[in-house]
Formats: sequence, C-alpha cells, structure tokens
Amino acid sequence: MVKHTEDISFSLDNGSGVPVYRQIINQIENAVVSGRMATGNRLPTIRSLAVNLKINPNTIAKAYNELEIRGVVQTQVGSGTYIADKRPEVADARQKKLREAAERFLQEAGELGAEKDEIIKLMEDI
Amino acid sequence: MVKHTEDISFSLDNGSGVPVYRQIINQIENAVVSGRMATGNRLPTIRSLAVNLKINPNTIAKAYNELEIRGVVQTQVGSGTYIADKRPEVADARQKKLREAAERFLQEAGELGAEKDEIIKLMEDI
Amino acid sequence: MVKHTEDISFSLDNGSGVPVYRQIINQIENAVVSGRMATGNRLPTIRSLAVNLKINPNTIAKAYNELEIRGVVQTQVGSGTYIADKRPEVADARQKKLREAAERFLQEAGELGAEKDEIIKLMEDI
Amino acid sequence: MVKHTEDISFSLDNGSGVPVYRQIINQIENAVVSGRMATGNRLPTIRSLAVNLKINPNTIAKAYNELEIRGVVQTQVGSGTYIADKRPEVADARQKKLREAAERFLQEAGELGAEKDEIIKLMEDI
DNA sequence: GTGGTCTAGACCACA
DNA sequence: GTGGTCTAGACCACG
Repeated sequence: MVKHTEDISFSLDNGSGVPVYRQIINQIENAVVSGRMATGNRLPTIRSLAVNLKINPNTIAKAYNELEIRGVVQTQVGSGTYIADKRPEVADARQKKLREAAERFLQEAGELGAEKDEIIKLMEDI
Repeated sequence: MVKHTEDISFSLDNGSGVPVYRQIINQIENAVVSGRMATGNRLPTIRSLAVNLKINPNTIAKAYNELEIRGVVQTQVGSGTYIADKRPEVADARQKKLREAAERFLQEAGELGAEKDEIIKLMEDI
Repeated sequence: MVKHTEDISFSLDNGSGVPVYRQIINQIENAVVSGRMATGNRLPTIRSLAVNLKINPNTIAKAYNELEIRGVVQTQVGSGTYIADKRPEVADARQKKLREAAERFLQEAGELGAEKDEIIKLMEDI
Repeated sequence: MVKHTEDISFSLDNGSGVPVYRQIINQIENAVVSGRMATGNRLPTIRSLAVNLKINPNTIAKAYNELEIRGVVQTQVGSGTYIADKRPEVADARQKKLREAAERFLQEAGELGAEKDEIIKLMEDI
C-alpha cells in the first residue's frame, strides 16, 4: 500500500547563493533522514510545488531527478514521486548532517568572535 | 591607512554552492564586524591570496571590488586594500549576523528533527 | 518587472580614459535620474548589448553588477535586468549630476581661458 | 632669455576614472593653447609638483615625458622643463579643445534630459 | 536565451 | 609589486 502523505514544506532563501534546486534536494533529504518522510511517502507533484514555491517547474524536476539518481526517491510514471526503500545508512546520515550543519554554524560563529557561552545562550534564547 | 596587519585567514568550501567570491566577502565582513579587522588594516594582496587559496586572482578582485562598492574597504592602487573607516552600524551588525547564522542552523536542525535539547548538547560537545 | 522597453542607447568614447564599464554605468544612471528609464523597464540583455557595442559581455556584466550592488537595477536570472524601485533621491540626483557635469566643463573651459560670454555663445551655436 | 614663471595650478579628480597623468597632460596643454603658458615658460619641477599634488613623482615624470614626446615641452637637463617653441596649430587647438569639451558636456546634459534653455540658464547661474 | 561564476592571460596606472 | 580593465571562453542555474 502506497501512502499519499505530502506533509513536507519548503523554505527557500533566494539570496544565499545556494541554488534553489539544491535547497530542495537538501530539504527533502533532511526530511528523509529525520524520519519525517518515510519509504513510500509521496512527494508533492512538480506542478503543485512549482505553484506553491513560485518557481519554475524545471527547477523542481531537476531536484527530483537528482534525488532519483541518488536513489532517494523513485518516480512512478503517471502516479508520482515516492521516497525510495530505506537504505541502511539513513540512521547515520541524520547524525552526520546535523553535525555538519552545526559545524558550518560554529565556523561562522567563530568568525564572528562568538565563544561557546554566547553561542549556547543564543541557542537557548531563540 | 597605517597598520599593515594581515591576520585574517580564509576557509573555502567548494561544495556548498555559495560562490567563492561571496565566501570571501562574508569572511571579511565577519572579521570586520567582530573587530578582528579594524579600520586601516590591510587585506592580503590579491595575488598573494590567490596563491594561498589556489584560486584565480580575478575571483578575489571581484570580492574586494564588491566590498569597495559597499564601502567596507578602500583600495590604494600600488599600495593595497584597506578596511575603510568604521561606520556606526558595525556594532549592531555582529549581533545581526550571528543571529542570522543561528537561525539558518536552527532551520536546518529543525528539518532534521532535532529538538532544543539535542542541539544544545551538540553545541557543548563540539 | 512589467514593462519591456529597451529605449536606451549608448555612446562609448574609447580614448577618454574613463573605463568602458563606468561609461555604461553613468549612462544608465543618467537615463534613470532623467526619467527616460523608469522602475520596471528592462535593460538590454548583456549579450545583445555586447554585440551592439562590440565589447566583451563581461564588461557589460560588470557594469550591471555594480548597478545591482548599488541598488539601481535588479536582475532576474533567466529573464533580464530591470530598473529597480524608484528611490526618493532620484529627483535631486538629476540636478546634482547636471550641475557636476557643468562644473567639470566650466573647469576645463576656464583652463582654456574661456570667459562666460564665449561659453554661452558656444552653447548657443552647437 | 628663458622665463621662469610657474603660474600654473592643477586640480586633480581622483574619482573620475581619468588617469592622473593624463589629467596633468590635459591641464598643461590647456594652459599652452590658451596662452597662459607660452614658449620658454618653465614648468614646476617634478619634485615640487609631487609634493604639491601629493602624488608620486613618477606620475608627473610620466606626464612630462609624454608631453616631451608630443613636442609640447622640452627638458633641459639640470635646469628644468620648458614649454617648447610655439607650433602653428596652437591657435586652432584652443578652439578645437573648447568645442570638444563643450560637446562632452552637452552629450552628458542631453543624457540627463536637459534642453538648450536649461543649459544656458545653468551656465549663467554658475 | 537569461544572467552568474570562474579561469586564464594581456595590458595599464600607480608607488 | 599593487590593484584595475578588458578580452576570451568554459560551465552553471534558471525560465
């Protein structure tokens, strides 16, 4: 039985320099490794997402296509795009991605001269 | 335009999608708003930095040029590129940049399903 | 970003010492402050202008880029470059630029020993 | 008998894009064709002018050198640099330069949407 | 086809 | 040796 959930939302940042299609890829991968999207869940259609995010359908198609190449999703022609079978690394992947995100942030915080105290205080405040 | 310190180091991430010249701009701005680079400090020469970072001098020139247009640095042809006169917003800018970096990180951590506890624990560990 | 007029023409002077990209910037700014180009008007594409002016596309890209950093234009990759939202100073800017141009001319005319009479006569003749 | 007048003053504009050495050349040529500097008049020494204008002596040397190549000045080693013998074209040259300066100005004024009336009024006001 | 990024390399203005 | 300008050309993101 194929589930039809579409409970994923995207937030794009146009000024960050990160290509839009990669932001989409990242957010889908994050949803997968965090367990919010699981095997068999359906992704939004290219068209609906294009309308939602106000971007060109080609951009989303490119993201889905790359995710398919990586084995994260599978496309069923005429039906939609689905999260692929769980692969073993998923559990590790979340930790890895979380740690990488933390390191990117700490790198930048370090450049801004923030010490551990200030950073943790900031985390607690927000 | 007096001091000649060059105590800034750069770290580039080629796979992040953020253009190299923008990474350089960000890191220089971070150094300025954090106080590590102050008015009159000299930046590394375009050519020396190009050798250091193993990138094309034009890429660095582009970064320095944008910083000049934005009023962050001043160039003296034949002499070098220097941090421009401190403008009043500098003090606020650090807080703003730090908060933005934190928000970007928390956004991504949220996508990965991390709660505040896990995040703070991670911060303390690294 | 609605209108698609491209009613701006450029005239470059190679021997003047003023960099080509700066001449382009000046002429676009002049068109904006004089009202010939208004918010939303599209600039010529980089490539078409490069062909027209017989210069390298990068030179035009550099001009457009600086105009974007200064907030004069906005770019939509895949679509074109457009005059940005009108900012309040525009009205004053025309007078300022006109007066500066006049002062540069009178400075040079003075060096050439021309008096007001001769200058005004010249203006009427041309 | 060689005259030793040094009654020429310079005004440099660093932001104009025109190289400093060319600004110097122009202003000396203007002084010559306008009759303010005549055959045999001595130019300021490179060193004194460098101090006055706060620029590098090499820049002035380059200007004087180019003027010598063009036959506008002559250098007497150990004595100084002097305006060369008047050549026939000088009388015409002033008109030509004046007209060119006027045309550059009118070009820019035209870009700013100024009509003859406004321009003449501006000339009269300043 | 639109603009953006990056490389490579030539030549110039200035100290 | 410093930065600035310009050319040429490759490849990318986006529509």
